[in-house]
Amino acid sequence: MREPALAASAMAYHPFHAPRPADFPMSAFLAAAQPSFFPALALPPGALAKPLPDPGLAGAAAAAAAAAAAAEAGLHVSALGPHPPAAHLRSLKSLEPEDEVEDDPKVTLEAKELWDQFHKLGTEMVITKSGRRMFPPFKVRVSGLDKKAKYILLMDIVAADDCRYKFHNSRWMVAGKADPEMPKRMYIHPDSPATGEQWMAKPVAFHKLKLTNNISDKHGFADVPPGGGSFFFGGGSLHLYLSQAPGKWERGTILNSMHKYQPRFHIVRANDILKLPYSTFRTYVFPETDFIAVTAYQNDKITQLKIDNNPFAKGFRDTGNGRREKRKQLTLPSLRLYEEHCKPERDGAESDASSCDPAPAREPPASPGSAPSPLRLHRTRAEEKCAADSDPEPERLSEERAGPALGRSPALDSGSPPRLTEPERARERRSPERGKEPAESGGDGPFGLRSLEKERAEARRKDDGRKEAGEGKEPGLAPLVVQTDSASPLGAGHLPGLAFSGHLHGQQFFGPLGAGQPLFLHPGQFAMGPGAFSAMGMGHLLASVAGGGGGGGGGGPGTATGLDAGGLGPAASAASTPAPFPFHLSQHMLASQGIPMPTFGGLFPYPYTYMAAAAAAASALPATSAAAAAAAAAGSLSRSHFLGSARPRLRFSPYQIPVTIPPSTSLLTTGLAAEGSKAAGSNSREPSPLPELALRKVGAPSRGALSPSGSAKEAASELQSIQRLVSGLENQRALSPGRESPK
DNA sequence: TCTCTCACTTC
DNA sequence: TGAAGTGAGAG
Repeated sequence: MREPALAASAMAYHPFHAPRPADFPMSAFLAAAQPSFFPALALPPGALAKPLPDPGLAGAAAAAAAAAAAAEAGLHVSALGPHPPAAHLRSLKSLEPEDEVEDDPKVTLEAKELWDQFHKLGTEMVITKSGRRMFPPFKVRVSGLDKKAKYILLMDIVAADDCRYKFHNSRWMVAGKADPEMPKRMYIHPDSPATGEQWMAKPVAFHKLKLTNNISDKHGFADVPPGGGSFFFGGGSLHLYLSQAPGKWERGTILNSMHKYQPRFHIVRANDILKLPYSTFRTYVFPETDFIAVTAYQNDKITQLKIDNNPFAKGFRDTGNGRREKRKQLTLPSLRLYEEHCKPERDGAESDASSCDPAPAREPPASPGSAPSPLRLHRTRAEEKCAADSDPEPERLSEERAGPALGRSPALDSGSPPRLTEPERARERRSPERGKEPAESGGDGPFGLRSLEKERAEARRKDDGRKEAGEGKEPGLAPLVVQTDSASPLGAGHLPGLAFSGHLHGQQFFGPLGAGQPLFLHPGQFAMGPGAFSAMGMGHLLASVAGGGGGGGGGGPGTATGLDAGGLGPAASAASTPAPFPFHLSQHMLASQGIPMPTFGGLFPYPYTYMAAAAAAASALPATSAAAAAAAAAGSLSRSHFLGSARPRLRFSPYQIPVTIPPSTSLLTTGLAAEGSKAAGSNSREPSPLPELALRKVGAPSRGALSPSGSAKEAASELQSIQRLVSGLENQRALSPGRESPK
């Protein structure tokens, strides 16, 4: 092994792993933690967020060019490739995941009825600079885990399609192509890792996860409030950010306003986060949890639903004495009269209702049981629209999305929780345009009627709720439908990490190294809760880094508190630099994990930035690069592989590198083809040629896309950057006394 | 569209 | 008691 490989091997060491390997000098570690380190490898996400020219020959050519450039430059970047060298693997032996998964996890979405209600209207989630929680909260119940085994539970939110939306005429409709994706993060449940028994004991809530649109830095570094920090982990990042409130660690996932997203839940059987990259991810998607991110609510019905169900919005309820009502009373005499008329009844009806309780199910006809999931259905079409033409097509999408609800009369009307005054309020506070919304004006009757209807609806919705729960919804289990048909939105290339099966309801998707079924669902970036740190014994490292001062800054006293649960020591608290402190971990991890976010038609999330670099590096590996190039030339290996698989389970290893395919490609067919083509698949523990291929396709080509005429040059330049970085690390390592290069 | 402040709520 | 989470509404 060449020296560089050793260096890279050291880099592969996870900064949060304790104890720090002898061959990984803290100086190098700190260097890696320097904010400047990461950017050096990064490309502007926007640049990468472009469709790949062609996953086939073009990719191969670009990869070849990169390889040539690398060779010419004499760069020692092989170790930065996607596959850890054998020695490296040996050194990480202890990090290998459990061998076979003997458990059979089942995941159920909590408050499904509530989600369903929102889903029918096209759920909106407010995103703010400081971050907003999801509502309804994403909460799942897990069963079937090995009680003794430890698991890491994660969640991420990925783009559901590559469209941008607008709310027009009370409907959500496609408004064009999606903006470049924001840096993606994976949120590791703060209790991770914990035993199966612990996870199964109670619902697993991800309510701490916050949604934000706050990225002040395109590289994803500054997207944290003052005092925040990011941990780059394996090419992605272990992203944490500190809220401005000392002592509070918060996690944020960056979303684009007016874009649709799909939360995903992952179960990883691993007792250490270090094993994450080598472990099998089982991913669960609940179609009813998709939503459109907004900075301000668009759909009054959603607003009202939230107000009615979110405890924190109680002040806005009709029954409350919140400002909203008070204001109204001051400004709207007619409403005041109306409310006086309704109040007693409303009070009676709601006084006891827990705001957290699932709201009544609504509009039976729109129930998922009777029709394809709106999400699935519409997404496919929307996708077509997006791909072909971003011209909005007013009716279709929203109809599909909202089902009968928006199509004819407001769902709220016939079904349920619409509050009596909602329409009036809407008119009052919304622009004239909104007031004209057909659905609203058509559906809302006179006060009296509304009132009566509401009563009926109240009664009805209970029934419906029961029915829904008991009938078409597979009560209790497997709420998610993932299907094999290409109509599946997730399968249509938008949520590449998923495998779809007609009978696989909301069940897991394994990404497969061995099976050769890459599950491209693993974001390379993670956000973690404090608990996770402690559990993983990373506290001391954080402290070290922070204390080391170098790149560190962890954020002040708050840091300590925040990580406190995480065992962050005094050292960390001592570091009060508010600057972000990215930790660069390992290129190969990056390669494997960094790609995974869904990339629509080549819209690469941040991690791809790394990939580009890694890809170039990978090309320096003669053996693998050749194979990769060949594979790339062969074409269509794509992230849709998983789709082609009818097998209910796909073993997924984050080391798999996804490849993008033209948006128009049929996932199903591509997947099938791909499956065949990669039949020679590798074992999940071994480096597979696929990653290389992926790297080329994802990395090199994208570079090519950036600068079609100078991809080789760029690659060379990129590689030189890498070389500088690597040599920098090497130097630091060399300077570090008492450190022997592992051989 | 987005950001900020506000009054209100929960915890 | 106060931090934090809400939507409204102004700008």
